[in-house]
Amino acid sequence: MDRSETNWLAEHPLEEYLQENSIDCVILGYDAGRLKVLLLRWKLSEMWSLPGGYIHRSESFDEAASRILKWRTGLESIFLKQFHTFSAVDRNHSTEAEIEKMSKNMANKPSPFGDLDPKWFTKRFITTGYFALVNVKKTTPNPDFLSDRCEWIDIEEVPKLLNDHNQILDKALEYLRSQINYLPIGISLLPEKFTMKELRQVYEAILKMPLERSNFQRKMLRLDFLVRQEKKMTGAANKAPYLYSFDPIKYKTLVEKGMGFYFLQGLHTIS
Amino acid sequence: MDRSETNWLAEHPLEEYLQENSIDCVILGYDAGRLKVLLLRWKLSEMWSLPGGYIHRSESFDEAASRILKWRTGLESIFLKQFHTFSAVDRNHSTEAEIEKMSKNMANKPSPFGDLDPKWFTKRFITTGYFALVNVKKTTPNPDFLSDRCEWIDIEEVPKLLNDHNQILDKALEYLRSQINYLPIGISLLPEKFTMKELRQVYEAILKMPLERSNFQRKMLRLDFLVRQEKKMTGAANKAPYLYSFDPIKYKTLVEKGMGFYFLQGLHTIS
DNA sequence: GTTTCATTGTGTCAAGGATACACAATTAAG
DNA sequence: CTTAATTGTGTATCCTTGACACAATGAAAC
Repeated sequence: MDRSETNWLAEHPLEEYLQENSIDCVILGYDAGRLKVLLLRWKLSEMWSLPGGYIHRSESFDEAASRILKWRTGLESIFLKQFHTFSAVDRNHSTEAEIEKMSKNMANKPSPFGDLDPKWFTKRFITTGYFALVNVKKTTPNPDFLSDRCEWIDIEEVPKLLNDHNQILDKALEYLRSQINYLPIGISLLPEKFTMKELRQVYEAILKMPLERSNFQRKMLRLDFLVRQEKKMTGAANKAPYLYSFDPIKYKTLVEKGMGFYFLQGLHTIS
Repeated sequence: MDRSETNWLAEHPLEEYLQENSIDCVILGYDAGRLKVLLLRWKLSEMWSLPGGYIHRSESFDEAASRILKWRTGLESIFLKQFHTFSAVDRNHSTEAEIEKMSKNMANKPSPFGDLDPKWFTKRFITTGYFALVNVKKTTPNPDFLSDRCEWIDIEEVPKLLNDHNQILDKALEYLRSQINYLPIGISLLPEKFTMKELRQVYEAILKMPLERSNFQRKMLRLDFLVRQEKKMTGAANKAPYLYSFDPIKYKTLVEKGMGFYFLQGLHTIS
């Protein structure tokens, strides 16, 4: 199905959606040593935003979040987790100028917008944030009919986003850090085989702090959920690192137990 | 103001509230060695429920939660924290029999209900959970016009509640445990002066696990936010314990830092 | 081929925390 | 005065943390 042409929003009359609630997704990935977030660029407002959408009257938020993510980005079967509900009165308030711009953009490209009222997008919505960790390499993001771009953006280079989406992103990152001992960080973000350095860099990128290399290595190995694979010949002028993979059963068990409450300790450098 | 007579819901027409969202509060207290939760008993459905309410179009959820809590329980200036949004499609579905019962109860006591439609209470609402920790002794819970009782109920003796409120309560407790290192547990739940045993019992009640007495004592003292006061002569035939109070500044600093990530360690007995 | 260089994997040590248990001090009852 | 219960503190053992050392290794430079 060509998402860039299909007006999924108009498949049902707007009355069949909840009128006051929306969902926004913070999809985080990891690529080339950097944390990325999946963003869409709206045709109407010409602004970047988190992928989001509206909730059918017949579905829960969890169901809606999965459906929205699939429609807007093509991603499926992703572990999505609700993290906060945003309710500031003016959180998606737009100026008259912005609404006019949206109307003009709509008028210029009447298909596939049909008779959507731009005011639908600018009245007060309560939005619930969901976030997910995915392997960037396994995704092929595609924009939908409302957006002309859908891309992985470096977390350090995120522009001013639509409405309060920058705040939503910040809150998601804060949540991620607070839950780092309880989330399947590595197994979600990395390819099947990876080096210890890559695993460490994932944690360093999330925590924004350097972790002591040798102690990180020892601690990870002692947690006993990594399986050592063959060496990776990088071509660089130095010793080749081993590749590792997760033992899914042991990893799941450990994540559920919270990694003994002190996964983080023994890793960072005080000085 | 006599909350039991004032129809706060009818102060504004129902149209001035968000039509699809509500707020429910999990207010936890501690008394006589037991964790308690503040519950209301609805006049209409004759069921116990969490104190909750609806949101004005002109206020954020945080503001609404404070207002609702004050109106329904008399509690003011409480640290309220959002923890989850509940959206199951049938979460507040009622049977025809239940709606009929509510209608009858309304008809029997027309004042102060006015012309409220019982269906208002039974259509689909998305509800956002807030929770708070308070000192039971400092509260004088009073029911409001919708409820005939408002009481502290032992957390282990909570009855079947309205709608999905039991699940909301469980989720709040789960959240509390996960955030135990970052929440002002003792200072919120205990009176100004308390014994080390009382402080330990608060943690034991929340975590549902025994903590080693002597190590708990040493650890708390070493964290350096307790001020030793006079002894408390209990009248029991044993050594009298000291009373302690919090040094608010040091305690706040420590809570914000997360108590060094391992507040929990060194306290529990493995065997 | 040998040297050089960067990086990896492992060794180890000092400081301090975690856990368990011992024991003296203290309060009031009998 | 003796007894019983509880509190506050001592301390021994084991383990973790955090820091740093160093040999092993793969490829480039010479």
